[in-house]
Amino acid sequence: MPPVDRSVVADVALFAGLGPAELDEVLREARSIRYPKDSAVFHQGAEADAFFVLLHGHLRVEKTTPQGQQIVVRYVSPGEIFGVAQALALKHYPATAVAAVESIALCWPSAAWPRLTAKFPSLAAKALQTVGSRLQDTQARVMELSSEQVKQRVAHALLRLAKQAGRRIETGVEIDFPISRQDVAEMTGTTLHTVSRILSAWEQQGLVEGGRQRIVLRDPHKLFALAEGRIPSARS
Amino acid sequence: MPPVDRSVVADVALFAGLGPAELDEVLREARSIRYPKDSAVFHQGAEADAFFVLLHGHLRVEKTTPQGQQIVVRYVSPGEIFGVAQALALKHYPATAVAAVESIALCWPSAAWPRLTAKFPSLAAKALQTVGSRLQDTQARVMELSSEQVKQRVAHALLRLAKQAGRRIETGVEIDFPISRQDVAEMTGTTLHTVSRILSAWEQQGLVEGGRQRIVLRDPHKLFALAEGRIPSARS
DNA sequence: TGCGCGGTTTGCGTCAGGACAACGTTCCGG
DNA sequence: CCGGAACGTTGTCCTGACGCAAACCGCGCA
Repeated sequence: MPPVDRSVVADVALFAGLGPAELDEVLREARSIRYPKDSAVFHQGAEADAFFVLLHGHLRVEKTTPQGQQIVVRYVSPGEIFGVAQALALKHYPATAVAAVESIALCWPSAAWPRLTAKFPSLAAKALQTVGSRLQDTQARVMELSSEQVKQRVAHALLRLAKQAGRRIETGVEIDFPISRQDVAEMTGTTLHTVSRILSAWEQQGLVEGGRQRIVLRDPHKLFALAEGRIPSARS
Repeated sequence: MPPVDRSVVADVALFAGLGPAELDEVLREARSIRYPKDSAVFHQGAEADAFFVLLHGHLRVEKTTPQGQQIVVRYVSPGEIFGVAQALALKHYPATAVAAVESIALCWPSAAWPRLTAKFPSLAAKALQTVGSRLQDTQARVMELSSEQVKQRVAHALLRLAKQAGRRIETGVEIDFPISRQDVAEMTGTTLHTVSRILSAWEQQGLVEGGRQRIVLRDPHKLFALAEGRIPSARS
């Protein structure tokens, strides 16, 4: 009675090196859980009693500053491992994960981590790579925040979103989950007002196409040029 | 003929779980190298052919943006492992490490990493924790850059420096290596002009004490209050 | 059908902090 | 001992982006 079938994790990079029997063994300890839109998978500060792999949907990971400011740390896409706090020797989750759309995740108790990594060292190596690439992303973001104008940062954010959760449609690339201007603002360290202004301007130029919690990139190439700082910030 | 003696790594957390014989085995593959002030340990973009543990001194890790802007990513203190690019599946170093003062580091060829982690799993676990805490730090910095004023960011930066490389002297806590206003600017995402102004103001209030490539915190407690955003940014 | 709420747009005033520039100071090498 | 370079200070100006506030829009719901 394996509660989780192998087929659902066929494309999860974390398990790439494992054979069918090993995979079953790992999955035997997991539970599959469904998270309705806007429900939290875990909360910042809560005890880190589990880690997860996202099967379906999209999560928004956010942190709140001591002063109450919210920041969107990143979005989680299917196939990713997340909530690995205890592997980093953290007792509590450092951030909150919220389902941006109805989502499904596999869930292991934290206690399983030491046992699984001991038995399957490739898991530890893969986790190290995942955390490493997350560190790369975060450092890239520090560099953006330190050296770029708001417009460039917004452009970068949109491109990144499109890359990891873009869906091709006739008129361009659509972000595959509901995302508000507020969310974009929290990703780029600015205010929703400024984001709204920028997107309105771009919409008039035909660069993007907006809507309620919806963003479509009509001209990613030009957007990229903007992000790179070429195009001196389209006057008037 | 072990080129490196056990005693020099007595306080390196990475090797905490290893016995004397195991330690010798690990150290047998290492070389100890001396880096004069201002020399580079490795360069951003260079092939990641080695990883390191700092024994003595301080390193400045910096990244250069495509547009040529430099950012100080962090400072490395004795006992830390660094340059673990290949463990994160990176072919090239993502940043440059420069000796802020004359420094000494242990150096292993990258090829040794898979072998050592296979034999001593605690190394992989420790590395995961190290990278994890680095990720925490970087995300904290993103939050600062996103939500705080320049003054608060500078205060935070000074406190962090003092914490990891502070030396108690009569008048307060001194940063233990030469650091210019430019460096502080590159840590906080601002310009050396602004940093200079801020530090001058603080010096007049007796909060800090400056000098050429030198910073002393005279009142860390008040500085902390400033960093937290209490004290509404000392008018006039 | 009308109401209300969450999300969005936009105008306007303000100001923190960046750009530019000139000058002072300390340190080092010849 | 002198000259220059690197580092730091300070003044002035200017603008990008934030704060506030008001209006708007579309969607879901009663």
